[in-house]
Amino acid sequence: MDSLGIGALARKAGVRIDTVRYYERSGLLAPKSRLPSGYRRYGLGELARLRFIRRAQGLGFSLREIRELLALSRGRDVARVKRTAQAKLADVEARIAALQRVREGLATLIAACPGHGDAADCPILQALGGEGPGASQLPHSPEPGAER
Amino acid sequence: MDSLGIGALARKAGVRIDTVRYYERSGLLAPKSRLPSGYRRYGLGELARLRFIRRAQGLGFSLREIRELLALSRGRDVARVKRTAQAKLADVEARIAALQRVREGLATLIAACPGHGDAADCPILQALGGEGPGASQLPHSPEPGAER
DNA sequence: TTACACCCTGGACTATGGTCCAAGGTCATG
DNA sequence: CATGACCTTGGACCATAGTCCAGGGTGTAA
Repeated sequence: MDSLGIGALARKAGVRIDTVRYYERSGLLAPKSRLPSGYRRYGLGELARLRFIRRAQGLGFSLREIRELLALSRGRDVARVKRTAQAKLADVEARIAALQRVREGLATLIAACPGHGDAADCPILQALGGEGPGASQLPHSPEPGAER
Repeated sequence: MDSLGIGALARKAGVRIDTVRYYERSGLLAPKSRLPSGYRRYGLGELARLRFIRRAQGLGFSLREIRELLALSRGRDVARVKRTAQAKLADVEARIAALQRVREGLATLIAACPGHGDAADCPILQALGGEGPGASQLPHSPEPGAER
């Protein structure tokens, strides 16, 4: 029978047994059935679902979002799946843009720092430690709290 | 006197009082002084530092990383400061690259998804739910657990 | 039958980044 | 001096995403 115990399932998906049970508690992955003893049994569908969960996490989806994605796919609502993916894409792009601004700021500071001499001449320390309005050479980016 | 109580400081920086105290517990932000009563007093340097913390967080730095970043300003070793900043730059660039791979994967899937019709035809669901070791249409993104 | 791997539940614990509360002390204004 | 806003500490609690443990039960093969 191509039915798996929780250990075999976890090994095939590369996760810990506890993680499988955690996903079950979180409403993401239920066993196909249970033995009279209570042992969980999983089929290939559950294995695919577990792999889906891991891949989606790798793309930056939270478990909550993955739960929504799974519900959408069960509902055959392709339009909403696409919209969700688009929203995630926009999120990823915003994060890239913010990091690119920080990269520019850091690169500028590093280029201007002689790497020796007095600390007062180090633009990195000036920008960071500043007494003034602070980090004025660093970009303005979404502060935490302004979060989605 | 341009010295602030914790409430005024928090308001000026747009954070909660508890957050200021939490940062203090975390070794990120100490008051300039204390009144005999124990009340914390902050100067403009502390305000700048607090704003820096928030900006850095917005850019995806953890409090631990921000602590390291701030520690640079206490060091007198300009060479070490520069090296640390360079390491941080490399870190930021690696994060950008990882996010760009995620973006490519998402964009490809979205472009291929008609946005309607049967779930079986949705490449987003196919890629995530696939049987194979697969996700062949997806970039290799650090699966959670392979995290730094 | 015995050995041993496998599995069960429930609950505690990790780390991150806060947020809130209680009980009490202090500061500033009328 | 009374009032109310402000502040103190310590500890509890929240979500996220797990991880681990104790104390027991089960499955299977020699």
